[in-house]
Amino acid sequence: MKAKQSREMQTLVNKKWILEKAGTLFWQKGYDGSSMREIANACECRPANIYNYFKSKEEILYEVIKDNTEQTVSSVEHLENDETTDPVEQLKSFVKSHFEILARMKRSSVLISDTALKDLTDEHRKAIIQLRDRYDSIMRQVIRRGIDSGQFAVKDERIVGYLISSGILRSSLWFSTRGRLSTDEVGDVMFDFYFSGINAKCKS
Amino acid sequence: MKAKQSREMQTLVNKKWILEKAGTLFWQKGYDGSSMREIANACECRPANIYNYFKSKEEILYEVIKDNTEQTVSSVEHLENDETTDPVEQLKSFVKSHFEILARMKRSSVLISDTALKDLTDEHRKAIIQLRDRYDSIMRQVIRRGIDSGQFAVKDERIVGYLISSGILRSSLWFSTRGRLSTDEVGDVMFDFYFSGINAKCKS
DNA sequence: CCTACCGATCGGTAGG
DNA sequence: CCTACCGATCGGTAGG
Repeated sequence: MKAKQSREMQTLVNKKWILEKAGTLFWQKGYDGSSMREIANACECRPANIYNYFKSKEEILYEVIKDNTEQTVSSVEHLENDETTDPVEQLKSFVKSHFEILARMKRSSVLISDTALKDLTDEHRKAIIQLRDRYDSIMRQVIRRGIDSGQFAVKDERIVGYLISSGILRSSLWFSTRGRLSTDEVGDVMFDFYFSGINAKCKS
Repeated sequence: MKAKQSREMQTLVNKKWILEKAGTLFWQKGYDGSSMREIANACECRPANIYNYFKSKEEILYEVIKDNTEQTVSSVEHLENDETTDPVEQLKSFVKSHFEILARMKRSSVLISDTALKDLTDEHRKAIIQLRDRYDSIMRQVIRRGIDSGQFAVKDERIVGYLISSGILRSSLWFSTRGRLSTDEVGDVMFDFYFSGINAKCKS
């Protein structure tokens, strides 16, 4: 009984280990550019061993992207049905939460979630797109609440939503935790810029 | 004499043709995911023919990315040394010019310029990064002029520059010329949002 | 967790 | 001596 639990635990640990190493490799060399031999080397094992934990290379990619996207969604899902908090605070929370989780993931598998969607099976790709739709929906809910309260004014909610999430996401290309500004400071700059962009007081 | 000119002309036409087809393929399947056989198929020729125009697959990628980046830079370089035009108009011109050229390139080789930098030789990668630095520099000049004139107020020029260019660039993932809004209308929404974001009048 | 392989396909080049 | 292109194949490596 205990031995069985311990074995299952070890399996999970090994899976995590492989996903982390593979994610870094995918980020550095792309999905097609990373071979199972390279992943095995990074994991300090043989290629064949990987197949004890994953059915295919595609499944590893799926788990990497899914984990990544789920973390992103869960960083903002506390806003999903929040109809009481001030919409300005909600926007601040949204921007800073997503950016913070992104900064924590760092140097690994962030933009892979964009560019390697094409390498997923139809089923897996649909599952990821569903997660993203939920993220986009929460974003638009926050904007909608600010419009309803008269605090936000936008020409097009959908486009503004895309512009905000694009800026946050692509920060993984230029932001470093060892840079000039802290994660919190950069998050503040982002929020300030984006809030001004939709502040109803600026539109009259 | 005339025959030689015609031959050189044909070479240029064929190179353009290959670059266009390869660019589309790279966008759809990635660089590593596209084989020379597939590129040849798309070009309606044999793989070996491609080598009459390009030394290697990497050189094709380089030309695709270079062409793409050069188009982007030239869409905004009229602002490089413009110290007379109103900075607000300069921002509008920057945002709309870049977005328009992006919308015209469409469904081909736009985000490849990001993700396939790793597949270039060191020399080629440096050349592309130099072009990008020039784009970023022009962006910051425009912001700087607005700050000097008192029309813009930003917490951090560099970050705001990245946020703006990120939103424009990633539009290639969601914008379609056959969508709800025209290229010009979407460009206006973008400019309105970004100008409000840095409008000095909103910051007091 | 390993060695030993498979069918196929990779980027690139041979002679004619 | 050039180009554009053929069928076949080079040395290596892919996922499994």
